[in-house]
Amino acid sequence: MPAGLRPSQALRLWHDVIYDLVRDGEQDLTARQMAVLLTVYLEPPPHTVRGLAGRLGVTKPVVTRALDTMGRLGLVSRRRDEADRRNVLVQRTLTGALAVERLGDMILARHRALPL
Amino acid sequence: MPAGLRPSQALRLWHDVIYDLVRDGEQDLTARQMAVLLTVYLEPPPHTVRGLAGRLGVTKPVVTRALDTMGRLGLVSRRRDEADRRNVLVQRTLTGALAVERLGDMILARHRALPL
DNA sequence: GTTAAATAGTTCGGCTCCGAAACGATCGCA
DNA sequence: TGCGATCGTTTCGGAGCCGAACTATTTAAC
Repeated sequence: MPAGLRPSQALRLWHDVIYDLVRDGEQDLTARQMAVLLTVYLEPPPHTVRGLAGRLGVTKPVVTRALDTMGRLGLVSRRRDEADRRNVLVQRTLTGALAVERLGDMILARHRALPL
Repeated sequence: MPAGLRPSQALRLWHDVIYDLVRDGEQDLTARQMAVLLTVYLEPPPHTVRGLAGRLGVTKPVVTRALDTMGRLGLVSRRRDEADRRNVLVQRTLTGALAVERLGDMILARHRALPL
């Protein structure tokens, strides 16, 4: 477990990262879209539409549309599951991995810069 | 400065909190709206529309609409600046303070629960 | 082989958000 | 007093997201 973070520091960290995301302007992902993105990149595969929808407590169309949007942005891709062709497997991409890594760097930088 | 946070932990923390926000369902604030909200509650007053827009790098209508939405939710309120009646001062509310505090608790809980 | 269940995608009307531009109210200054 | 500048809001057309219901494809059960 990491060392303690005080309440004011937690909110400050959240504010600072959100601030960076808004100022950068590139990140116009919805909270739900970001939840899908991070789940795909942090949780072990395979990821299906239904699995993601159930895990996040949202409807299937939400996941489908999130994958559409993020697919257009190159952040994820889709592939038919050949073992069970009803399933669609969500796959990571190089662009997506870089975007997630950049987000991680942003969080770390803001965390390091937190005031005492 | 807080003790080190490793990259995987930073992303895991972000994912977990976003996950909570999505699952709770109550928090349908845009990134921009949340940026406005946290700025109002973490930065010292006074806060004007123009000031918030400039600070966050967004247009004025974005701030006006964010204040409309969050005002409807009771998270902030507006008051005319009597010293310069062109200005609108954004004010904190009890509901908003509680919502921000709840977000802070959420972040802290997820931070404490981070794996080594 | 036929039928029921499961999966992802699509359609529908409705709502919110977007940026640019225009607007009304207010102030500062000559 | 007038007039340009400043501030917040509103309007406009366009775009994206929403949930509910429906469709198409594939699998499993019998």
